Amino acid sequence: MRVSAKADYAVRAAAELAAAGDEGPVKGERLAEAQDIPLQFLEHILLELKHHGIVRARRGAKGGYWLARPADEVTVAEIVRAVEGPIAHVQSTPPEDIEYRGSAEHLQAVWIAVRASLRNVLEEVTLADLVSGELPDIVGDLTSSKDAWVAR
Amino acid sequence: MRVSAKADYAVRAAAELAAAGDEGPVKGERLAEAQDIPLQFLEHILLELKHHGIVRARRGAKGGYWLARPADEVTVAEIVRAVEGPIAHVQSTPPEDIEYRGSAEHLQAVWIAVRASLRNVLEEVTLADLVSGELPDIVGDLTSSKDAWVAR
DNA sequence: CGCACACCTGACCAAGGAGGTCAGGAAAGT
DNA sequence: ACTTTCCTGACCTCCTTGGTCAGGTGTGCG
Repeated sequence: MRVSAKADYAVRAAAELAAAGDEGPVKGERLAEAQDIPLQFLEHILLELKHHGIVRARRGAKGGYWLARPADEVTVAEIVRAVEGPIAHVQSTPPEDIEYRGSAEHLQAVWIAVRASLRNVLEEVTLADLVSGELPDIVGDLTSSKDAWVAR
Repeated sequence: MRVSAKADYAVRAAAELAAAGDEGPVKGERLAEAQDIPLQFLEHILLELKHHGIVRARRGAKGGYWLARPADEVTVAEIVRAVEGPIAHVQSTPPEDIEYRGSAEHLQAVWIAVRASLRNVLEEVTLADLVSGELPDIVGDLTSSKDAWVAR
């Protein structure tokens, strides 16, 4: 139930690309500096994003990375899945495939609900939302309580 | 963003204890068989739950495990935290402690929302809910859509 | 008392993931 | 040609996951 450095890095780099808009390819080095991410590690991450069709790239002078689609069509969920794999798997298998016995029978519904609630957030937020700061209502609702901002 | 086998096992074993109610201590072996969990691994898990004050135990003949508190006062969130640590940490640090720069500034709110949405599910569901099958409304809402039950 | 029973605890282990680094290859521009 | 920048695979260390093993320790019973 944690977010890896890789996923965090990936979203931050993608946000930086979204902010760059159509000012042409952005170099990996600039992304790395802007978001304070180790360059070589970032290059691996960007490659994965490219393989998943989220990002495009060109080599050589004047080369760099850019978003394959408009920023308002790329969700955070997509990026997380690209680098971390499926969201909210249990024991590395999707919750709908697990058979629970006896008193734990209804646990499946709980894990399904967990996954759905994650999707409700991650699939609603786009890169355009992130850079503009105008986050979807659901994020506003969830973060408005003081309680949401304290550890437990 | 995944649920470990340990957390899954822990909740299942705890549900079994909740179902046993006050019929006296339940042996580890019975829990292991009922939920198909490797016994020695389960014992380590139960020990952790004991250290977190969720479960009590007695040794010897007539020994076994039981819940330290009524089943309707133990949440799934508590159990998950006991065996997996804090929920929804990013890079092993709580989201409220991370400082995001530049275009990623609003990412913090997203991770906070992620954590809050997880809490909304996991802190609402108690062991009593789990064994009775009468899950809180939020779980019903989240699982009612066909969409929630398919992979993506 | 003595003994069986069941939990308690730490050590260990293999495989894989996390979070990188390193070295070189291959396209693109000038 | 030559530089630039991405592309790729190999490698590395440390930690976690998902267990197993061996023995220690408290409990109740005959």
